[in-house]
Order: sequence, then structure tokens, then C-alpha cells
Amino acid sequence: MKRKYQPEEVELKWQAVWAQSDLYRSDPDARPKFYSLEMFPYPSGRIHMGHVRNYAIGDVIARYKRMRGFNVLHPMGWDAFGLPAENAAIKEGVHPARWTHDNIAYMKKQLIRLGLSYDWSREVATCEPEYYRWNQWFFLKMFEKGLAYRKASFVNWCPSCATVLANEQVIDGRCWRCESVVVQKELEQWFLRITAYEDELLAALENLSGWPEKVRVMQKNWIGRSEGLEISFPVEGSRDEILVFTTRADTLFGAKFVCLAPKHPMAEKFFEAGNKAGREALEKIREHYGKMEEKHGLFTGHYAINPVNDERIPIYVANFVLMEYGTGAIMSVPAHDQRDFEFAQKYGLPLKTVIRLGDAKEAQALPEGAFEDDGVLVESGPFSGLSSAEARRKISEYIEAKARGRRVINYRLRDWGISRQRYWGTPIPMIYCQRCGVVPVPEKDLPVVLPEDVRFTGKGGSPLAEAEDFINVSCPSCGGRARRETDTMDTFVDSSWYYARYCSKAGGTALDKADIAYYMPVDQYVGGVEHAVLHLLYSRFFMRVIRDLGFTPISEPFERLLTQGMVCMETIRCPEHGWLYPFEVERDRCSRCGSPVERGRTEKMSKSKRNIVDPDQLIKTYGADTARLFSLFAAPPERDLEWSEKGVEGAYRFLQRIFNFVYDNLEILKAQAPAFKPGEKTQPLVRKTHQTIMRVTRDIEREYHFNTAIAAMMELVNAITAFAPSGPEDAWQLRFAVEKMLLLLAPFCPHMAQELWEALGMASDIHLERWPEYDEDAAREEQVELVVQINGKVRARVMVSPGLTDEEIKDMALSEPRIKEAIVGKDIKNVFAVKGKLVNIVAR
RNA sequence: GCGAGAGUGGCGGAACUGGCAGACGCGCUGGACUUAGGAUCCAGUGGGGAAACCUGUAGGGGUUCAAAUCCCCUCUCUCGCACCA
Repeated sequence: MKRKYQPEEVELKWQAVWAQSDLYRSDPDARPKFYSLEMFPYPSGRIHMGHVRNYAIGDVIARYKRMRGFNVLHPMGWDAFGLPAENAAIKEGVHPARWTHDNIAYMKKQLIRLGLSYDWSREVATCEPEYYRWNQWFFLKMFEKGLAYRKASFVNWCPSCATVLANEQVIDGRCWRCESVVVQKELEQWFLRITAYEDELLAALENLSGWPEKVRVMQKNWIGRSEGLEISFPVEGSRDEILVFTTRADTLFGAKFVCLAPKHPMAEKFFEAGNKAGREALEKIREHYGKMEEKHGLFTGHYAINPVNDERIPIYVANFVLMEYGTGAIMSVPAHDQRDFEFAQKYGLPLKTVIRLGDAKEAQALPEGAFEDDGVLVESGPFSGLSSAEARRKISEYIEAKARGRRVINYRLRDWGISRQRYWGTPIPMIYCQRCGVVPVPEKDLPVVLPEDVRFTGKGGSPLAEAEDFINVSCPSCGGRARRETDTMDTFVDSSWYYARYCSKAGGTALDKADIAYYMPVDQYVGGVEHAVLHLLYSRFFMRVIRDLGFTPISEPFERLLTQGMVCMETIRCPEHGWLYPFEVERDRCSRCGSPVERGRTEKMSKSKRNIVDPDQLIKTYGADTARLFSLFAAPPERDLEWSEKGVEGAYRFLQRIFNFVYDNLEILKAQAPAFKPGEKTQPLVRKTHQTIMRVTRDIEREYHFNTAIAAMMELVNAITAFAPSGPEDAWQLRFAVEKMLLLLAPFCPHMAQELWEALGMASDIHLERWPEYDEDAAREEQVELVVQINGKVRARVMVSPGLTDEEIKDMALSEPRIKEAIVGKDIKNVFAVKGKLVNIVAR
């Protein structure tokens, strides 16, 4: 009775064995370590194809490195705090803890079903007190070091729900629930001083050679370092001064007005409480602040003095000037800055050209816009004639010498506001005492546990703010009545150090120094580009805090980073029913109304476009090995992947062919000794096997190009199935090829490889086997094709033995009859030979 | 607008430092086995041509004995940033 490939049967069998034998558990030992990590998921309910791809990539790396003899740490956990759990509580009345734990249980089953080689003994869920107590501990340490502090800051506020909204709950400026217009409200909040590390975070990017250039550039822009000059502009008729920041000191002589941010203290001063009309006008400008729209300005009635030429220029309040960057005030040079140009146009302000391109003498027509490039200075007093770069230096020196300002470096990066007016997060371990002020929770009192018994209404403040038992405490310092902080931490705090927690099982401390020393840093991190800035930057920041707390000398958490592409699929629309799921289409028609469907463009899988594949369905139909194989075969990991049902079937067919071949030839294969005969290297199938090992190894090592590695394996399988053994004498070649092929397949399709490994009579676990070695001599072809070109066009092909000298192959090429014929009557100008495989004859 | 990346058969994608364009898979065509084929196996498959041969990697120029690959210009697409002074 012939055995049929039934993936579910095979896969469940081995998953049970692996779980039972703890096969993927890692503990420090004498071997070199390899830490393979994928971004842990938010437990949203079910995994999606993006997860499948992400974890398949990480799993191949982990399994491959394990076979290469590394002690591989490959953990998994849950980014378990977050807003959706709270939304579910509001909408469906399920407690966030319950919702989260149910989701984790389901998703964990899904991950196990994919055959991923995790060490589950290291699983963490960030919503467990055992985890978040260390968030609190890190927070206290940072507070001690001045890295955590409190200041007023704005939040999104829905006046109707009387609650704070996260950015993702604000849709087109309106509340996601009631559609009221969202306003900005100022609250006291906690910040982490990431800016203390801004220089280091920026400089170290240069050395992150294992990271994609793209991500490094994004972080660099995010940190946004710029060198410039701070200049004091005296306010006419008063002792006040306005400090501005500019990177274009060379345009200083062209400054025609000064603009203040609406919240600038001087704006406040210019429009004092008594000035009712002025106050109203100022409030109006403030409403336009931070919005990407037309520029709005308000003349203050005051003038500033340009320190280089004593020119008297008006002071405005402008909505486009940011209080958070630089000094909150700018000098405006309308001729050389587009924004200032637009502002000047609107308010009829003059402009003055002080930079010209090269030797252009004639006046350049301006109305089109500002000239923002560097050039040569004109009408700039003693600095006229200098280049922009020189002028920036000279003018800066001049300003500094006159004590009117100083050179400074500004960063776009702001401190990290971590306060969230939410329930489902880590409580910030702080207490407010009327007598002692802000008092940290003593370390011995950690964790500050999130109370379970709270109400979720979606209205009013955070549910914590109404939890009286939680709020009311006695002050740790004076023992008097005090209140707890009710804000919780941004969940990015949780994910900023989880990778370190995985390798540290110690219960009594945040991290175990010895374990960190062994496992850190992460050797390969895999995840989506969407975390290119925030998560990855916060993690780099946290690693440095951890370092400075004395846990480790390591600064960078992730040695190598792979950002995988998105999983995309064709979109399908019915003119009547809109977007359709793939299963709603039958023979190009809508299964509900029978209208012909329109096939749209390929886009990222999303529920709203319905171009999704359900991993559960996929695995049920084809099995985990096929799901993994196709995910890895259809594109290299860093590129977008186009999902294709037909392609999945192709992957399934490939596995089926292997399975059928092994079972069809089991007698022959098993009759062979597991060790192959030495000295038989010239056999074609053996050669192909060595070549395949070489290619697969090289493709994995070279940027994890699994797609070409799989293509090589497919070629080998084609060669294996085409091989007809003439008898027992050469059947050993088959045995050899199949055995190696299974070893190569093991990281990609772990169940199939193990099943057939066992079928061959092997007692060992294939995943504990060593990655096969190749022999370059055995891989070398006996004959190679020599391409002969005349003037760059292929004119003949000759089989030659490899290793001939350039002279020898040139001679062979020239003596080839077809070549002789083709060059009759022509002059041979030159002959080029390439590495024994190509000859180009130049003949005229 | 600025920054990054990418454009190769009907499709997904190969081609290490310039050296046979199209590996591998999908689809398609023909055949075999079949009551049947949407199963399996075999053969073919960039375009033109009966063939020799010509032509072809977004478009145009250039460098080179030789260009998908290097240089210049143009076009298209994707992603990121976007009043950061």
C-alpha cells in the first residue's frame, strides 16, 4: 500500500515529539552562541501572513545555525500590553487580561503548528507583573539618574468622551468613537531623556554595518542633527532679546523679520492680559499651530535689531514656527527660504537678495520662490564676495566675537514621552504626596500591580483614575496620605529590552549579567520596517541605559537586522459587492451575484481590501512545510512577496515529489549503508549533490537568499528523480544525494525532512545533525562549456576540461572549424580570454 | 519638494567582483497514461524567422573587446520624511 503525503499527520507527529523532548531549549555552554530573534507579536487574536513570513525567515536562520554547531537561542514572547485589549473591554465587555491571555493561547498554538523552533521555556508576556516590574525598576533607576522627568505636554483630547486619545484613535482630526473634533490638552507627563544619548545614538549608526542602509538613514534623519548659530536679536526700545537659531548664518544680512512660535514667552509678553484684542488674535494664531496649512502671522507691533547691520525689522508671531525645535524663534530670510518667502508674500514684507549663484551679475528674478542653494554673498557688508560655506564660518566667528551669539548643534530628536492615560500598561511607579511632592515607589514595593477590578466605560479618564484602592496610598517618605500616579507607560518601553530579558531567567534581578554576557547581543534580528525608527531607536537607547547601569559593556542590542518585505496579494472587486475574498470568486465571477470580477493591483494584504490568506486555512490545506517553503521561495526576504495560490501548489508539489520518491524507492535507499563510498566523486549525481550543498550554503550565508537556495534544492530533486540506478552498484549515489538533500531541506521544511530521515532508517533527530560539508573537487565539472564569441557575439560552444590556461583556450577557440570559417578574410585584432570559460575574438 | 530603493518573458523571480540574459517556480503549448483530468509523467516555451541569423533587461546617449551590471540625461513605480529654520 503506497503511502500518501498527508502533511497534517506528519507535522503533528513531530511537533509532539519536539515539544516532549525540549529539542530547542538553550542554556549557556561551551559552544559559541547564536542569538536569533524575531520581533515578538502583539497578541491581536490570530497570526497573519506577515507573521508567517517573519517567523519562517527567523526559523530557517535559527535551524541553520544550530546545524552549524552554534548554541542557538531562539525565543518567543508577547508584546501583551496595548490599546486593542482595552478597546475590546469597552466594546465587548471582556477584561483586557482575559482577552490578552486567550489570544496568546490561540496564537501560541498557531506558532507551534508552524513548526517553529522556539525555546518556549523563555517565553515572556509583558503584561505579567514578573515582566513589567522590571519596567518599573528601570524607570526608578532612570529617575535616580535624572533620565526620567516630568513636564507639561500636549495630548489628544476628546471633549465629548472626556478622554485622552492615542494618535491611532484620532482619524482625520476626529475621535474614533464619537467623531467629535479632537483638541490638544496640556497635561503633566513623564519623559525619558533619550536626548542624553543623541550624539552617541547617531555616531554609532555608522558602525552598524549589519543593518540595512535604509534603516540607518531613517534613524539618522529622525535624530536630525544640525549645526548652526544662535543669534540674539535685541528688541527695540527694551532690554529684551530674542534668541533665534539658524543653519544659514550666511543669509543673516537678508533677514527681514523675526518670527516667534505662538507659545513663545515673548509672544506672551507682547500681548499682555490687558490687551484684549491682541490676546484674541494670538489665540487665533495658536489654533493654527502645528497644522500643515496656509501660513498665518500676527504682527506684534515691536521691532528687533539685526545685530550685523543694525537694521530695524518687525517681529511676528507665526503658526509655522515650532516651539519644540531650536529656540522657538527664527530670523526670516524671505529671499532664501521658501517658507519665509511665502510668509513675506502674504503679508507684503520686503525681501533682500544676499546670495547669488556664482558670477551672475544681473538681478535674478525672484517671484517664483526663494533661492535656497549655497552661492556667493552680496550686499553683506564685509562678508560680500565670500562663498556661503566660508561666510557661515566667518559670520559665526564675528557673532561670537561680538558676544551676540554662539555656535550650537540642534537635534530634531525630542525626549520620549511615555505617559499614557490608559489602563492596560505598566503603572508608572510614582506617588504624589502633598507634603513631599513627587516620591518614587521604593524598590522593595515593586511591582506596582495593575488592579484587576476596574470599570471600562471609554468615558472619563483612565479606569485607573477611579480605582480608589489603587490610588490611595501612604507616602513612602512621610507616611501621610498620598496618591499614586495613574498613568501607565507607553508599550514601547516593554519592547525596548525584552530581548535582554529572554536570555536572563534570573528571578531576583532585571537581568542576569552572566547570561547577558553569553547571549547578547542579538546576532540576527528579523522584523518589519515599520519599526525602523521608534522600536529600534528606543531599544538602542535602553541598551545604553542597561550598559550604564553596569549590566554589560554592550551598547548595541542588534548586531544584524533584516527588515522583511510585506506580503502582498492581488485585490479583487465585484462591481456590486466591492472587495472580495479569494474564496468568493469562482471562475472570475463573484460567487454571490455572478458578475465578472475586476482584478486590481497587488497590494499589501489587508482585511479592508480582503486580499488576505488565513494561515489556519493554508496550513490545513497544504501543511506548515508548504506554507514556509512558499513564503521563502517566492522572493528574497527583504523584498515584498506576492502571494500566489498557484505558487503554493507548486511548493506543495515539490514536497510531494520528494515524499513519493523516497517511499517509492525505500527498498533501494534503505539497502544502502548510510555512509557513502569514498573515492567515487566523479559520479554525476554525487557531483550535483556537492554543487547543491555549495550553492545552498552560499545563498544562506549571502544575505539569506533562501529563494535561490530553494531553487538549487529543486534542481537537485529534479536530478534525483531523473536518476535511474542501473542496479545496486550505483544506488548508493541515490542514497547519498537523498540524505544530503534532506539535511539541506531541514531548516526550511523541518517536518518533511525529519519524517523522511526516519523513513531512511536514521535513528537520530535530523535537526541535531551537522550541516553537510561540500568538497570543491567533487563539485567541479569534468568538462565545461567554452563560449567563443566574435566581436562579442556567441559563435560557437566547445566542451573543454577546466583549468586550461588562457593561451590554451584561445588556441582551441581559433582552431574551432566554425570560428575559422567565420573569420576568413578578416584581421584578428585582439583575443580576450576569461577564466577558462569564454573567448572573445575581435576581428574586422 | 527632499531622501532611499526599484524597473529583466504572460507572471513571481535568477544572473558572485562587467563575460553565454531569463536558473528555479507558476502559467501556457504539445504528447503519454487514463472512463475522466483541474492528478501524474515526458517534451517545448523572450520576440521575429522555414533556416542561417536578427533582436531583446523602462527610454535615450556614452565608456568598453564585452554592459541587466559602470557613467550622464529622461520617464515610471514603491517606500520613508515632510513647515525641524
